[in-house]
Amino acid sequence: MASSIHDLARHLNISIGTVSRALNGRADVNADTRQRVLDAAKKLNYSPNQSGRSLRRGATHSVAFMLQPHPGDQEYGEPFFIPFLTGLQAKLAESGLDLIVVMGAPGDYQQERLRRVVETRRADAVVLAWTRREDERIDYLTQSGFPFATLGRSRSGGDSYPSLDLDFEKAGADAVDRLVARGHRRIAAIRPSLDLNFGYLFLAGYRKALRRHGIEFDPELIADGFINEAGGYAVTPKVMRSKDPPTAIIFNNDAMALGGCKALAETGIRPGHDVAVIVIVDTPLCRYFSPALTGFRPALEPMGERLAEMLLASIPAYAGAEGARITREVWPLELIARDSD
Amino acid sequence: MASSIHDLARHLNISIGTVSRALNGRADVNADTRQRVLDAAKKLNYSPNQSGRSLRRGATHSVAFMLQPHPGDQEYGEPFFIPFLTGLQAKLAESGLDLIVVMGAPGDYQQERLRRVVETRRADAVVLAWTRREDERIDYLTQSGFPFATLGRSRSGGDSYPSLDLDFEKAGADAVDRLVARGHRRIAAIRPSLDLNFGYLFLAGYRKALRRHGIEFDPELIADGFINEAGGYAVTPKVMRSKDPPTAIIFNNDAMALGGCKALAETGIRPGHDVAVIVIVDTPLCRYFSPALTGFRPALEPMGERLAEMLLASIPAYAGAEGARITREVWPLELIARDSD
DNA sequence: CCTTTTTCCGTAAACGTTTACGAGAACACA
DNA sequence: TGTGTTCTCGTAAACGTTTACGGAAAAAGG
Repeated sequence: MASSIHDLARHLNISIGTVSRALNGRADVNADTRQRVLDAAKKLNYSPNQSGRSLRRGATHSVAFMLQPHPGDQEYGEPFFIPFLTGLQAKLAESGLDLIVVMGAPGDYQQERLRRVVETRRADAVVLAWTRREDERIDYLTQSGFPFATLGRSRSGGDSYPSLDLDFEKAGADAVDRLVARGHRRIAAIRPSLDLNFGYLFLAGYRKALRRHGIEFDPELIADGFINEAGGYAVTPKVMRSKDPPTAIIFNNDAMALGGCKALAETGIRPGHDVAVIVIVDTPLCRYFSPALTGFRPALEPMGERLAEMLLASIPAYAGAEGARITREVWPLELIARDSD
Repeated sequence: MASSIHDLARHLNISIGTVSRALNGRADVNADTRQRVLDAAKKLNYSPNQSGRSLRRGATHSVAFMLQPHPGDQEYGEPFFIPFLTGLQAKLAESGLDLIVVMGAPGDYQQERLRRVVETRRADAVVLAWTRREDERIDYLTQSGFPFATLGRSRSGGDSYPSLDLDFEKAGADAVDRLVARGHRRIAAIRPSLDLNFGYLFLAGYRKALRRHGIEFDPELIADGFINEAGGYAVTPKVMRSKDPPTAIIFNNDAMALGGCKALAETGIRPGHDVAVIVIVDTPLCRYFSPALTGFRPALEPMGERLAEMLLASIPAYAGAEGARITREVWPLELIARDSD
């Protein structure tokens, strides 16, 4: 079915070596024969067998992104990553690299699957997301010397890998600042229940800002839940049951906010009127919700592009003349004021 | 770095052939040596090189899912697929197959990328989604004899491939029936602007039901937009500007409905009160929106599992004793009544 | 016309597997 | 002892590439 380099060679009556050189744009092949090879390749619909090429070159020319749904996320997944992946793939494609997304089962953090990708050399590098504060995946990768980059920070692995993150700490603080400026002093925070680093950073910023404003931290105003509508719905009533209920709530993401607002509405509390609402990771959903939710919007596609650049720059084989360099960036999160606070 | 089968052989002082046979569970190897090989493999942390294995076996043991954002979908993507992919990957894993997701740029329907996957033998089969009524990807695949299955139907390719789809036609009709029973006669329909087959099927059911109820079809009540919040927001005012405005709107999916409701609210029309709203493809978002949206909920994860089964059953190498069979299924879409109609 | 350089191409090895084939050893059976 | 069978294993080819090496032919230089 698929034509090989041998077919081409036979068809043109030249050796496979020459065909390969012509195809790969090497200098030591006559301009005329090169053209004939190229024509024949098009005519016979030839494209190189990926396995053969990878085997010989010792590289797969692809990058793997490890994707897994969260626990508690049986129904619908996280749309967050699609634009990120779009940017990532676009930039990788410029260097001739393919992006493959490796799926896992919900909730498993893919240590096993990651091993398989690395050990069977399915990809030349991997990109990790949902970084945890201490992340065994990162430990494994640094220790095995496999190239990788992360969307999100972690304390694991030191400075040995490129990472790109959003400034959740500042966003948490900014949200508090804004709410305090509008007269709130009882401010709740709803976080993901997992040990995800951005949940930690967000809370750190939140606490720091509270302290700055001389407001005492109240554990009753903090709640953790699944990162989806159901999580927000389940957990929001908890903070409202405080002896001194909050007048404002900061949600870690849009889906949790949606569920939380539903829970509020069901007890007759109007989000945006009776209780102010701010969302840390904003999506179009926030914009079209009623009331439109104030939030911090990340530039996901540019982030994908940038992380691709950073990853490539960290790999000697792809880094340019100035050699491999590891960079870590934290991007600002800009507040977009709407109607909910 | 990575140990090869040669390392194992050298370490054990036996031939690579024996090592391979031991690892692959062939009969003609002494139980004792097999155990020694297995132990050594674990100790040296051996796992077979994927490229070498694929090259020799002529199979990659992986299935590719082609994913691309829609045009107009710059910001956030379609969460629809995550649970589907979860089911797909789980079932494939049972047969030792990996699922890889191949990303494309927004809007391109991946004809080129699909070619690459097929021609470079990156996967043994592919799964397509967002099938169009006439789909050149399907033409290409059937013609090239490459194994594939589709989520969604198409008129292309005949009965040569397994497909799994939802009964959008019935859902469209059911939605109309329900609205007519509640006294509506001016019913609008908002569809995706692309030539996606489910948009067509939905409208076919809609028109059939209208006819059954003796209601004349009015093109002014039909509008097409991007499959996201912005699309619904942009396009809903159009149908409302009809001389005889609709008293009910059927949206093709949740994101469009969200945008549409926003547009309604901005002109003082309360969705669920002044205008009834039904969503064809329901998500948790519908459940947590206010008002909670009536809609039809698909069982995405089971669909993923089932399509994996169907795909494998259609490939001789994976089909069981009874041989390869091609099946096509259309699953019912069950209406879940909530507060919006 | 001879030497040197350049241009172009063929040969063959290598990447890491799997597997068809055959052969030696052990064993059974007569 | 001779023959056949069964276990086990080594040998080597093959999958489709890329590339180091060398050599023939052509061109350049004298």
